[in-house]
Amino acid sequence: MNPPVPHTVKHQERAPGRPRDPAVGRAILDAVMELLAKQGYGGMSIEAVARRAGVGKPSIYRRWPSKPELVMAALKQVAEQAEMTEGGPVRERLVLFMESLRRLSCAKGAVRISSSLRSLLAEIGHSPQLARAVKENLVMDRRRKIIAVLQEGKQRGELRQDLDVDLAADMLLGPLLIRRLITSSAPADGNKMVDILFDGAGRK
Amino acid sequence: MNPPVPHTVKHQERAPGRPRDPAVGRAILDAVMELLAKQGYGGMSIEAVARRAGVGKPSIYRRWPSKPELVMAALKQVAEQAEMTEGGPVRERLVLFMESLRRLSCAKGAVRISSSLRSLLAEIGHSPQLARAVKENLVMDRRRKIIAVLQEGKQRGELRQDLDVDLAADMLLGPLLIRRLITSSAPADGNKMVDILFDGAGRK
Amino acid sequence: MNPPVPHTVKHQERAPGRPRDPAVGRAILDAVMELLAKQGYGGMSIEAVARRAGVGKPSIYRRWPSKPELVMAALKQVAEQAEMTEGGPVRERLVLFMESLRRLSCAKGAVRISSSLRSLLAEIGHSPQLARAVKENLVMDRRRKIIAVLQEGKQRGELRQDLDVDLAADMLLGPLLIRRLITSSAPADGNKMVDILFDGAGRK
Amino acid sequence: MNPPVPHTVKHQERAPGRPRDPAVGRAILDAVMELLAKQGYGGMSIEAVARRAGVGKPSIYRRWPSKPELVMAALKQVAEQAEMTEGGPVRERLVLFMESLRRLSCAKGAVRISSSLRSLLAEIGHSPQLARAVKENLVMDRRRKIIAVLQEGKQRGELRQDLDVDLAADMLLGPLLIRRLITSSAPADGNKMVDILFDGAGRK
DNA sequence: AAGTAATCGAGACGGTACGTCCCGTCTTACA
DNA sequence: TGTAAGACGGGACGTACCGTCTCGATTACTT
Repeated sequence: MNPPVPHTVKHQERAPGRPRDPAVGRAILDAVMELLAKQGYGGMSIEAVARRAGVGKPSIYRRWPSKPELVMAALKQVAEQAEMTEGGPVRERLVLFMESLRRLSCAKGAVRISSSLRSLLAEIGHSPQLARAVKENLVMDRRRKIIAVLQEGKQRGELRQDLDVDLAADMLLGPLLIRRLITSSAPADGNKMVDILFDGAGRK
Repeated sequence: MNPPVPHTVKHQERAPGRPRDPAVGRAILDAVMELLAKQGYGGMSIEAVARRAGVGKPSIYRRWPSKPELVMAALKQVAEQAEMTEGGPVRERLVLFMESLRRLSCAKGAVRISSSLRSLLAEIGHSPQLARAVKENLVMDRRRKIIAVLQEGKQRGELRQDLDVDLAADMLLGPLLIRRLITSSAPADGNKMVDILFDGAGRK
Repeated sequence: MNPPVPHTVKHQERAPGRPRDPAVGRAILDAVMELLAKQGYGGMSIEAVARRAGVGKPSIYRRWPSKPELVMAALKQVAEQAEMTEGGPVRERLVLFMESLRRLSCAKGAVRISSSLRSLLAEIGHSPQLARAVKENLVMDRRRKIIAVLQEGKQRGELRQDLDVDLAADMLLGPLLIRRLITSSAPADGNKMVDILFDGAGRK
Repeated sequence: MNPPVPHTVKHQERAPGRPRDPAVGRAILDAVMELLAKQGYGGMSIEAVARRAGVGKPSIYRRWPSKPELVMAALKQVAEQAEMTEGGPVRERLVLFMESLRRLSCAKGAVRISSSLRSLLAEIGHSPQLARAVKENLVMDRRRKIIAVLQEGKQRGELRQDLDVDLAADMLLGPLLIRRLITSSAPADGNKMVDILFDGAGRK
């Protein structure tokens, strides 16, 4: 899915023939990002990408088998990564993590990216690889990080032993995704979410 | 968006000329559901709908302005409605509600419907009406019901007075939607979610 | 092959739906002739025809199934027809006929038409219909006219009874076609050809 | 146009560097003949030639500048040559010559060759060299031989002094070419043609 | 023996055109 | 007026080749 690892299974050891020009792959992804920002996923045609990148259509298809994969690759370049801090109480680390996710949701190109993500989501039925990639990018990576720290919390006794960490992670990520992808409302406050998760909403 | 209330502003009071054949509208929506189930949203073309419904394309466009609206209308027919029970402790009512949502996620055509929903999601950038409709159908209606019961809980003293009910509602709906639309995993357990929400995950 | 008799076998009795716009067919054929004259057969793309005619590509393919058939149809519009005069001695009538053919070979657009004919010739291996049409247009029609008058000559005793009229016709048409299609030299003199045909080249 | 005299003006006197592998040129021409026979001129792509010959495309373009030239070169290998006999009456020598031409038209690969010739004919507008080569191969060589013997006939008094030998030659070759390239009918009978040419078709 | 230079197969490159599909609009004849 | 049918201009699709270029490797002549 990345230009260095094209969908054709060649270029593994020492490829014969003219090697692919890395500048071409870069130009394509740049063009994708520009057009995505300007016209959105649906309005972005492969032909327009080729035109703007100053590239032939086959040079695109040589690298990525379909429009969704191409867009996925472009979006990976601007992947919104958040890192979990190390050490310290689990509760504080979770707050920091959720807040950094919130900041990413508010960043400059975030609206366009959200739109593209929704479009990619629509295509996951057509390709298991794409489904996996989107899931990973949107949920799984962050989920894993949250789960890891929750497990740690359980071991340290900061959390209930019977806690379903998968579910807890989804309860933190869910509001963020709902608001970003569906309701387009302000991202959820990390502090409040972690409060609810830890202390519960019930009367004390 | 419904056939009885077409997007063309005619037929409102006393329409002159030949009235619309209600069978046509029905045939169209039936065809949409069949094709949606067979080829998914992306693979469903308006031409194919017309063909299968034995109908002219203009008869479709006369009723719905675009493909997403058409699909939206078809999906409304099979809208997945869950009702909040009345009376009794808030906690129990929430569990019942979440569990009935879970059952809907598992129903027969649910996978196809999920696929269509993802596709509709992709189009919400193009039309505010569609955006509103999708939001309403997917989130807002359920959200309102949850919020209402949470407010009731606050008044009755079953919940903390400082609880952000919007956020709490999203923490219940989020996992359901994530798993349905993105990760395609088993829907979240309503009981456990409500437990976490009420009692918190922190050490007691 | 003509626009009124399109390759799709519809429009036979009373076609339902919107009838084809005859202006579209005309615009297409006009564009074909212009482009044929400007860039030749090989340089004429269907896309360019559509562009110049102000027409969509499907409107072309709706009418003619392939480029050769399209060009054939356009050339038929400017078919180079020569009529055999009636009455009078066979010899004189043949001279008149051959001379009128010669004049056609010299006419204004003849060079371009020759070039197109050569290109069509190249395609006759792909389509029996095209082969028939080209043969008819280039040879058979004229051949029939010549043969008819030669037969008449035999009956009247102006020609030898054992004359192979097919062969004689080809000996008259052959030089014309060779010079037009292959050597691009001045067309053969009808008078001289008929002289040789009637009197022979042998010493008297 | 032959591999030994490539279109690139190198290799003329003393070439440095690696000399061209003659086996490559041969493999290319063989592949051309096979593909020509299998798919015809139009269906034969340079890429396919390279593939089948186990050769890189540049190795083809290094030797021949274009597809028509390449095909021309391949066809020259199987050039259909007919020799004029020497001595004896002009009439008999012509008959022999025409009959040997007829036999060539009926030979095994003749149909395929005819198809290729038609395709080459289509390209002569693009290249004067090709035009010359095709004319030479198809008409001029034979024409010269016929004209020479006709001139001899005139000198010896076997033919009329005012005979237009060019025209007479074309009247002999024309039927052959018409039938081969256009009507795909049985080749003309040399005997009969020479009879008509010498004795005329008129009543004796 | 080392250097030089044109060859080789392979395949990427920017392009062009293909023929198909669908879009959303329009124009018919009929009901 | 609504209807089924279908033509319309338009545009993108993914594929096939075009003729050129750029690789690393090979192969011969020239020093």
